[in-house]
Amino acid sequence: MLSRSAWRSGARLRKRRPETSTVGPPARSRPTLEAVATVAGVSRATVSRVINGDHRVRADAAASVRAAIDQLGYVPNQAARSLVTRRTDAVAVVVAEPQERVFIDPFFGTIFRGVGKALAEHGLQFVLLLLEGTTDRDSVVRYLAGGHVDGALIFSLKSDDALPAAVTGLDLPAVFSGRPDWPRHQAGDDVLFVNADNRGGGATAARHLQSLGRSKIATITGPMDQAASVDRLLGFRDELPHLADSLIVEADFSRHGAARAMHLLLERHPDLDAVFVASDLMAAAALDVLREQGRRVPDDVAVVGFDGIAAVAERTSPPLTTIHQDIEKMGRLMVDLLTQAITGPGEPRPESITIPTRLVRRLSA
Amino acid sequence: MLSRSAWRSGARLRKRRPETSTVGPPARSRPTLEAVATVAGVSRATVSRVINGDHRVRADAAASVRAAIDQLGYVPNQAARSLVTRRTDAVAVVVAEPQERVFIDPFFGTIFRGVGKALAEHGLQFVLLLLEGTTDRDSVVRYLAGGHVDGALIFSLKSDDALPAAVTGLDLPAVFSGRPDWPRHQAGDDVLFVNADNRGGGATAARHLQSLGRSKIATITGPMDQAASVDRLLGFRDELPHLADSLIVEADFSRHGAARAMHLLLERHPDLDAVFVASDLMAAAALDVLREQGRRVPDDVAVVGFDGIAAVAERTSPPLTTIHQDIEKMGRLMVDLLTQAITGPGEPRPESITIPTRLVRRLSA
DNA sequence: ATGAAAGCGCTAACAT
DNA sequence: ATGTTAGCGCTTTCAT
Repeated sequence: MLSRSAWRSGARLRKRRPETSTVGPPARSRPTLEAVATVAGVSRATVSRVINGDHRVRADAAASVRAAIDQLGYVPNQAARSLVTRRTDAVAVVVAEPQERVFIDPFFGTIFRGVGKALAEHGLQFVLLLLEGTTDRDSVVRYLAGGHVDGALIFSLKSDDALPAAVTGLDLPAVFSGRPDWPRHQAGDDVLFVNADNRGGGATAARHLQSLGRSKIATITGPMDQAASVDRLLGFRDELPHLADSLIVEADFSRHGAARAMHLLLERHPDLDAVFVASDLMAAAALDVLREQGRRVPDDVAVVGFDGIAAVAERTSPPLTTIHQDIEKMGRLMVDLLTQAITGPGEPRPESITIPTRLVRRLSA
Repeated sequence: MLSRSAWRSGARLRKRRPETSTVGPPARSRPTLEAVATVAGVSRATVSRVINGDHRVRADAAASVRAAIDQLGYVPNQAARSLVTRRTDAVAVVVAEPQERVFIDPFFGTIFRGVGKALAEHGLQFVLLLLEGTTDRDSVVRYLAGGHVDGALIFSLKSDDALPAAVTGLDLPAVFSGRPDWPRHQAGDDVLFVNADNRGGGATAARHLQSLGRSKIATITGPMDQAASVDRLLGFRDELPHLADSLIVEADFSRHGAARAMHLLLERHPDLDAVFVASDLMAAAALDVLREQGRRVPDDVAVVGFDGIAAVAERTSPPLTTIHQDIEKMGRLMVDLLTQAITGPGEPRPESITIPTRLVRRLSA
């Protein structure tokens, strides 16, 4: 829900330019369509046609319009345009995660590359909205509702986040990263998402470790308030139904948290011979701890990660065996879904997508 | 220069909603001011006043307006508003760097935290624009020129980037990160920037290493097409005027590049006893190489980094002695400058800022 | 304190 | 092929 006073967007910053300019360059206000039309000796409509690629314009008229545009340095006013077209050609990418994670976990860098490329292909501007505190949610919802963008891609992993519900109530095309599991979500809700087969991936990890003959298998999970973490653990347990609770330690997708979890596991079970870690970044940290504690990988302890980001998995020592999901592709798919949703009713409604995961074997397991 | 056809922003995505709704929820178009006014039984002007915090409205009128707003779920259309106010209450943060760097080097995460907080305090929306290839420059310039934002913060470290010149030609308030050194820049240009005293920091590093009694001092620099890298080296040489070229290796601010540079230095000068590395991230990589090559730090080789990001410098082994710049503060200062510039002519013109750097001693030197 | 009315700069019928 | 015209949703004089 939008807090009422939130509209007053704080200090009004720009003072109106005094008509009688004081000092400095006389605030040449940007040229308008009208100005271009006058210079080119045609009507506004013709200029508009040239700008928007309407071919029903005589070549010489078009040429003089273009000349006028260049001469004046004219750039269309987007506010005016989108007021009538109801389109902005921009898409918001909303990330409701602490900045620490966004700028450190390569997951985001990778998926944004996919998103960015796909958006560019569609001629859409990539607008990234970062949320710092809880306060920001209002301001972002206002931004989205205010018509700045044609649609939104939402990255909000915590189940109890208020943002998803706020966004779905907005009548703005939106696609989520990961399966929805926030409180007010109903199975029937027509929420679009792109998900990886986290459960299947967790199961694959467990089977692989078992096939290696490991018997004391532990796992370091992500935060249990995120669907992806829950699903990975669920799949893992599908194959290891008798897994003791003491072999499961929850961490927070950070290096630091994973290191702590690894220490804890080693303390509890000095004889463990395998660990499934819910992200590559955390697996890298676990490897460091294992080495430091004198365990050889994979001889003493086999390690399987999750993500399959080459930049991370190939550079650990030993290189990391991991459950791979095509993250960049997930980004592209989110954009595909969104553009279909924007195209709107009348077209067949696009469907959410779950992409497969697969084991990529390197040396750690 | 804006390529002419660039305005045609690609596929027109949204088909106009058929007035005669087909299936699904009838595309309830967003309520307008007019609708709120009707429900509240007042005029548009009064509703507008309530929304914008104008106090010259009777309490009961204001109350019924607010009730109508809640009932209808009304949110102002920003395009319409900014068409008349000529303000958007949004600021673009433009990053002309490869995404790899943005999402890995903690410099960006840190400075964005400062920027984000300061913008929020001013009631301004943070809009991050990421540039992938060169193609994107047009699209970003169009976005900035199109009136989507009130100002821009530009992070573009490469000297030969076309973006800064394009932006300064735009009559849009802008503040740059780092001193300007792009080709068309003239000393007289009134470009606003926030810079760290990179040259002073480089000199401090050199003096510190000398004070430790080191005599074979090398350096791993950042890319020489970036002012910050050049300045750090300049300062370093100020104190070490006879530094041999073979003791200088250029890297690219990446871990990988720094590791390669460190190997190269060790090969050339197995007897080196100190290294100044132009970023903490690179210094961390250099430490790894040194350890791996059997050098003790700081006993055999002293290492000084640059940035002073605690999250990096405190977690290396040994913890990193580094030249500290208050990155988060730089972010805040950029916003301060920008808001002053947006306030516009009439006010005293703000001045660019260079913040000091200082040595923070830990164990590596 | 409130309403009427005039635009902001643009696109999209509708004429011609 | 081109011009005329009517808005898009809002803020802001100017009256009252």
